[in-house]
Amino acid sequence: MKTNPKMSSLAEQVHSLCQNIPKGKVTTYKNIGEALGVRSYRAIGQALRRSPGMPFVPCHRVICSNGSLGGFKGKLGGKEIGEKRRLLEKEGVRINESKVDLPKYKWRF
DNA sequence: AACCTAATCACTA
DNA sequence: TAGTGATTAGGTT
Repeated sequence: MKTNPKMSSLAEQVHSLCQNIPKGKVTTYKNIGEALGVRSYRAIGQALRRSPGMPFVPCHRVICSNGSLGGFKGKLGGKEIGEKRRLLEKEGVRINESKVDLPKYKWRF
């Protein structure tokens, strides 16, 4: 049988991967989706938004696949997004006008 | 190049 | 059961 990578809720996998992302690197919803074998990029965001209930999930390391920050804390392009940009810059990620150097910081599994 | 639409999957109430 | 949602890709203008 095909080992269905569905051991736990998708959220659990996403959280695990998020914590697996090294500091100074970012990942995209698509990347996570492919890593988990799912094509619902939206479900990934929902998993982060519905985090287990603890800010222990660096959801700020997950961005859109086009380099945009996507969203943060459940808001798209809001004020929280500014914090996200700040956090990434602090981690060492160079951001260019609300865009991240994906080819340089995109995290590869 | 930029913008818009449609399709997709998972989770919650 | 039905609806929403941190998206993505492609086509058109």
